[in-house]
Amino acid sequence: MEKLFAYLLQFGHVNAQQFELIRARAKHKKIAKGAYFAEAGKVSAQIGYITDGIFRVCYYDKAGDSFTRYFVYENRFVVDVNSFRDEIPSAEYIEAITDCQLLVFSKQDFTQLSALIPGWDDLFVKITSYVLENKLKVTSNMLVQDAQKRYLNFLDHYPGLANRVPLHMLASYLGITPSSLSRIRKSIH
Amino acid sequence: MEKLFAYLLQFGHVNAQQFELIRARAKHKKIAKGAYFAEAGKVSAQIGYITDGIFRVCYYDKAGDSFTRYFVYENRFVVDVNSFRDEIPSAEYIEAITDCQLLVFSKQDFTQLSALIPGWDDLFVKITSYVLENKLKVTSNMLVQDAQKRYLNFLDHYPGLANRVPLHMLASYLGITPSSLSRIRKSIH
DNA sequence: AAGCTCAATTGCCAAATGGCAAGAAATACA
DNA sequence: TGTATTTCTTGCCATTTGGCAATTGAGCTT
Repeated sequence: MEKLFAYLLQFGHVNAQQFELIRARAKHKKIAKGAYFAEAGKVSAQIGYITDGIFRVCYYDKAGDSFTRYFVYENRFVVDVNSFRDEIPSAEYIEAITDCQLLVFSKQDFTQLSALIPGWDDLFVKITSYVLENKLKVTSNMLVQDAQKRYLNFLDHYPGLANRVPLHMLASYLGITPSSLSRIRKSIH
Repeated sequence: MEKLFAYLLQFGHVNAQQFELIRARAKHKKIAKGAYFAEAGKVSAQIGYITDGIFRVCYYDKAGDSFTRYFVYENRFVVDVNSFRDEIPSAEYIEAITDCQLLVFSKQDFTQLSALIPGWDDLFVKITSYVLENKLKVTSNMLVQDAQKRYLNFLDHYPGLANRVPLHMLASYLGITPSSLSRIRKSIH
């Protein structure tokens, strides 16, 4: 919970009294490895702050093969923004790739906090656009790099994460085949 | 101006009286081909709605080579969201790649509209997150496709645009070399 | 501990893409 | 209009990456 508060403070001001309003509404939730926090076609009713574990945001093609758009891990929010905000069906899956623990807020709790905490909405707008712009930047940078550079950048940008996610998921995130990633790893030692 | 109103109505409700408040603050602006609407290191003081022309959002590497992150064209907003909102230096360039015409709103005008029009901020949050999520989806899809598929998808998704932007800029957007794009075009006829 | 299942590695070869450079075409400019 | 400059095309070849399949390895279950 303290980590969540520290995270929020990076984006705006929240005082002690307001933290209590937040604390009172946060619910602990566990999601087992392989289960989903959100599913395509369903409305995301909760926003989560990850206290432990890793999720991936992914989608499936007609053949049933999955593609990883990105990973979300400890001390970050995880949510399908448009689905949660407008209560419309989500377009993607959010899958726990390890056992995960979250603090979750229901849509109702979130709306209450909007009403009770001036600047609450602004805070989330800031977080959302900052995070999205950043992801877009990272992804579009990847497009102009070869496979090895993408992997080295990933190691740099997300230290330790490469060893916590299955190779084939990381490969699909990087836009290469599992074989290629395996060879790249070998070539780096 | 009417197109701007129609665009806004896609994301929320705005009434006739409110349109007049918007109309009163919109300024016409022309930007010549090759000039910038925003530059890295400078605060973006305006948000623009493109009535004519094409921009590209791009960055430069140490060697001075430019890379196109994406194109923005008629009937869309163009802005560095984080720079405009928080009045911080922009991280990228927004370059006119044709002569362009815009309706622009200064930060001050925009803030006034926030105060005068209930839901104005919500409207822009919606537009921003919708557009960003979409761009992220398109870009991350590109990563797992080969060059030809990326180009065909581009033709599909942005009809006519391929003929209005220089080949080398489109190539850097697609993450391939100008030579490769030229060959792909040839192979398609 | 044995067997099952799925993930990861590796070899072989084909296909895709890049690098470089020369020539052609388009565009800008005087 | 002619010339200069930039962009685009193309050929040649090297490098990267993918496809497929066999093998190895790791994790689970019994």
